[in-house]
Amino acid sequence: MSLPETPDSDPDATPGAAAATAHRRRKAERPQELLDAALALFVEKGFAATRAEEVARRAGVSKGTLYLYFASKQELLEAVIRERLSSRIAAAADRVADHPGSCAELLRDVLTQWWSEVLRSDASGVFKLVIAEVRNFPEIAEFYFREVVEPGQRLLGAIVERGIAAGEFRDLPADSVVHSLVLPMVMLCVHKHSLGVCHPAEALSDPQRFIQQHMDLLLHGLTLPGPAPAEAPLP
Amino acid sequence: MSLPETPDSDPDATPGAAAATAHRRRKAERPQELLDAALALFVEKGFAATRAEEVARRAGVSKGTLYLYFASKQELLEAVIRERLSSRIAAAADRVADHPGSCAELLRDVLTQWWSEVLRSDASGVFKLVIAEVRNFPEIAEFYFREVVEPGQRLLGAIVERGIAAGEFRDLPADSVVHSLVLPMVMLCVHKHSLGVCHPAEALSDPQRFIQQHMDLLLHGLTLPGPAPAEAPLP
Amino acid sequence: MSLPETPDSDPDATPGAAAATAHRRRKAERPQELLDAALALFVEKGFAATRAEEVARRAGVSKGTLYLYFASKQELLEAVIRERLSSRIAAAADRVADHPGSCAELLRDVLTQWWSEVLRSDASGVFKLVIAEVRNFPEIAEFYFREVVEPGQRLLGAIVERGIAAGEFRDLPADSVVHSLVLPMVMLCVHKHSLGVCHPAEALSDPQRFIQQHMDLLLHGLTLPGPAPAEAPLP
Amino acid sequence: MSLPETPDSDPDATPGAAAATAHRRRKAERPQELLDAALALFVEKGFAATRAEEVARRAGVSKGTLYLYFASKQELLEAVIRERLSSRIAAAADRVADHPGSCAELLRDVLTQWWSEVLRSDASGVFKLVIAEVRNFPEIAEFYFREVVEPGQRLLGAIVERGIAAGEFRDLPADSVVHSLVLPMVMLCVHKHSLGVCHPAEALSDPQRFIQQHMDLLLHGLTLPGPAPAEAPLP
DNA sequence: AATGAATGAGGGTTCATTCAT
DNA sequence: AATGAATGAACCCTCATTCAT
Repeated sequence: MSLPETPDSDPDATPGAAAATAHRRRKAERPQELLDAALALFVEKGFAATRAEEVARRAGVSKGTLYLYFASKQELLEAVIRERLSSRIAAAADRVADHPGSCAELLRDVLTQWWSEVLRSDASGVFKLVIAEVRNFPEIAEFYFREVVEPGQRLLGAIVERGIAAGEFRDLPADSVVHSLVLPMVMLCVHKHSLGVCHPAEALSDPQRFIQQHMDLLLHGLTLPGPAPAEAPLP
Repeated sequence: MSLPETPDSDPDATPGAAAATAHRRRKAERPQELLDAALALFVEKGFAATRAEEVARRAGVSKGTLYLYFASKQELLEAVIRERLSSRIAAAADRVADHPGSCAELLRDVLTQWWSEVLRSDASGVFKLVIAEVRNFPEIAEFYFREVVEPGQRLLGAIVERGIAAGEFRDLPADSVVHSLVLPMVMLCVHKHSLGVCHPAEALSDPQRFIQQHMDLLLHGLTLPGPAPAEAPLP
Repeated sequence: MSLPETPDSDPDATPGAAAATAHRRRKAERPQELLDAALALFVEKGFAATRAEEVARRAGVSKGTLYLYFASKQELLEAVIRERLSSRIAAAADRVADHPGSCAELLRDVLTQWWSEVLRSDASGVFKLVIAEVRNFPEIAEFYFREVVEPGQRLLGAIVERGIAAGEFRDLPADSVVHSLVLPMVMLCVHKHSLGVCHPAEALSDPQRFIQQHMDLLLHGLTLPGPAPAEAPLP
Repeated sequence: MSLPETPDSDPDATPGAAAATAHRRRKAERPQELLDAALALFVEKGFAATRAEEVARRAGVSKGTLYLYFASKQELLEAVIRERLSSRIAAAADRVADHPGSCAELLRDVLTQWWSEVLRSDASGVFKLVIAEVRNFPEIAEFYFREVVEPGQRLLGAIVERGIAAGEFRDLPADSVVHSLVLPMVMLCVHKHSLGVCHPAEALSDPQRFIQQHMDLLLHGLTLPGPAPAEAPLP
């Protein structure tokens, strides 16, 4: 439930005091600070329109320092994407493993919680970033597919198929169902970093509410009407 | 329809003036050719990463000519977006006006046909473009909202609400329902121009099938189970 | 006999007058003007220490213009070396072909005249340039060998061997003789563009005189004392 | 006769504090190691194209340490050149002082041995370095002239003039003769560090042989044919 | 109207030098 | 004395835009 987000980095950390190992400690934190800055700017302005010096300045260092940690702007982009997506899929898998309820509940919980977390965190921007930049940097595509799309697809597809096999869900193509479930979530993330910034007054302004409604609608469409209504199991 | 021409300086003008006409027609089509070229390249590489000269070359003219028609690269971007989105919304509204069937059928037909057309056409790329560039060019946001988001929302929301009022649909918040219906369609368009190019072997490789499945799932979730099942009306 | 040197380019050619085809004519001359500027600066300061903008400014154009004609600074270097060495070897070969006198006279004339021309012209700087830069740009080595070293060696070696066969010269290894003849000439060129600039008062300050003395000394060491003294044939 | 190469290893054997001694010895040798590294790299790549950090790394120290011993990269260059040229001229003068034979023999021995040593040692690279960098660092010129060119010229010029006065040599301008003798030797050194690295298969690949042939040719050209053949004195 | 040569500000990257540790 | 993280000026190269033809 707790988001392991990077705490806000302070650009002017302890100038005079506690200077003993400050030198080393800074070095250890620099890459993450640069990645955070880069993510924010790449998501906001796009990769090409972001100047390397801006990234450095936002991370509180000078232009040259950026290049001590990343060989080029492009490598920084790749690192940014890699860093933000790797850990989260595993977290979702864990949640699925030890879940008690029905398939519908499992689906609802996983999607609601996992996506809520992503949406709250900076990682949500990665979707916009990948969408905008894959065609210019095809190496990103392969990584994103291997690390994000396929595991996610597999995880959710398995739940759907289990529900079908158990007679809980209607017999529908699992891959399409997963897309119907997930694509609006991705759009929510994308929206948060594009139109959502410019036009906050809108139906997507309360994403948590939409997630709930979306799950209700989809699970209602997915479950068999008969014996075991997923959202109100008999006592 | 004809553009005001400067007097023909061609000394050996043919009597029928077929060449002159071809020339004049070229001139009239220039802006559209430039817009087409710009759309393709902006969608592919992003606005900042596309060089003005590339656009010109793809349109078959020289760099300087581009600036005869558009004052700057940014104005070209704005024209591109405006041009591709204006007409399509009206077409959808027309279809809704004289539709015979139930609300579910109406919804299915409108969504299936309208989005299929968009997905097939170049206009699908505009979604990726808007997503990637709104934050850099906020004027785009307002236009896009006024011309695309709001009309679309109003149109579909009205159908949903009519269905609810008619007892055909469950009583759900219309705005969320519309989003559940539409956001995956938008993602389909985005996908076509980003990941879909890099990784064609995938579940979204047959978008028409997905659209069908998505509509089935959503309409099943939307309709009341009782008297009038939308997808199989009693004779 | 006449040096086909590039005339001094005027950086501000005819601003108002004769503007008809000035545009095109400039374009045709630009590459040569840039090559001249680049040669002068590369020879003076070395390749790495010369800024591309300096080259452009010396050629009377802006930084960007340089890159309209040469893809990179390195390509400019390669073009500079190629351009200055190709034609001169052929000129020497011509002179050898239709020479009337003895081998000693032939040798003296070829070396004296050819090297005097090179020494007077800007091309002399190429030797310093090649010496300083081959190890950084190995492609230069192959070109220089194929186009300069080997043809020169072959040309002069053939004369020496002819002289030996005719009983005019002592029987010495021709390659070493050629080096004894030629290496001081190369050094003369190098000197002109390195130490010679800093310390003009010196024994090499009159290179023509040195060339004469060098030829006399070497030909005296080369010729057989007996029947036909090359530099003073009997009546 | 003895090569004043990198100085000796250790005069001080100490009881007990071996590590401290090693450390101290390292410290004493640091400047020389840095000079060696700098010479090698400056000769190979040129001054401007050599990074200070490369020099440090090749000497086995860190970037900062270099600046403990040399105030700037340029001062390092000057030290490199100074250090390699000072001692050798004196060695040649010694050899001349106590030489028994004729002037021709003296000339041959001095040139052959001195230049062979230089050519074998790292010092040979200094010629290339001076040639390439004097114009950027004019202070080098004065030093090089005072310490290398003039002493060498004086030394050899004196021998030649002595030979002329003794009736052993023809009456030629001594400065030109010295140049004819010496310039090819300089070129040999230069060649070793420029083209010779790229194209080893060549007539200069056996420099010792060339030196012999060059001396034979030049001394033959220099000596009077008559009473006292220099290279085969009668018993 | 169309061209394309020319410009020069701008951005990615390098590297000599400094300084806190 | 030694390190190596950090800096920022400098340089190569690009590209939106202009303008003479």
